[in-house]
Amino acid sequence: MAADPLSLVFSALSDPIRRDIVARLAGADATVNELAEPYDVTVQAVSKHIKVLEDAGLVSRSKDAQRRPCHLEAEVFDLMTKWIERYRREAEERFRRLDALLEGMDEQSATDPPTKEATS
Amino acid sequence: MAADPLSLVFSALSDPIRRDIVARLAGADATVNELAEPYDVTVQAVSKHIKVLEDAGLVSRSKDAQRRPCHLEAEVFDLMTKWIERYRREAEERFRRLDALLEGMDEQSATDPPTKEATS
DNA sequence: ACAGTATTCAACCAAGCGGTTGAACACAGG
DNA sequence: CCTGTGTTCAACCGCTTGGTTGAATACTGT
Repeated sequence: MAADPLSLVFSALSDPIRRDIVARLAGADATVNELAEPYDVTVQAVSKHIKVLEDAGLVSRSKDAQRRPCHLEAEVFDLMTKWIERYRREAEERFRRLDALLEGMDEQSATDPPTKEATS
Repeated sequence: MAADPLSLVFSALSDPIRRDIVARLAGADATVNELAEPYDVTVQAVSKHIKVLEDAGLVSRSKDAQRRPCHLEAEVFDLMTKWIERYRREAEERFRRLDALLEGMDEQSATDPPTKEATS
């Protein structure tokens, strides 16, 4: 239990119903019953889905009589985008260097001999 | 089977080991054995992890003798970032409008009456 | 041809997940 | 004080998942 936040968020968004719920909450807050209406699963199942989103920090809930309106917490998105962008950038830079290396290869082939780790 | 691409990618990245593999592949291509070395699970388990990443389109593999080097395919990241950014933006715009509404409330309160669905 | 190395396949297991039904809880309003 | 509404809890079910072990496959180099 108590997996790391990143795992929780990615896992929460790996389900189509949960992604759809997030999509709809981006437009407006909604109650469990409202959220459950479009899907042909029971309201209990949707309640569980919302709990998963809540545990991941993606939604928060307030109390309004017996209703428990859901509200999207978009800040957690940053967690993901930061992770993704970090490695995307890293990979892209590696491509860039690889391209540069390949480009230099037909101009000269002995000025920079392949002695790995020359400088101690 | 054959879940939608977005679910596959989010699901693939919901595991810490798989995220770590992606992180390392962002720096350099690597073989299954190299990738498996740091973790205290069997190489078969890592092989399965890589298969999940492959099915999600996150890694591709080439053949080099008996080795099957893994290469990160960073383009799929775009799928996620586009999805995330769409709803993040939507949510942020909603906040913006809400703020504007709240700000306007102490200036006037009847120029735009709340008659929902007036046009039939 | 053979021995070693890299990887995957197959069968299995425990735990988790998405779903169900049925009961319980919480609150509002006549 | 009930009845209805909204939501959750609890137990259960079938399937998937992450892990294991053991065997099979694929290729290399001597």
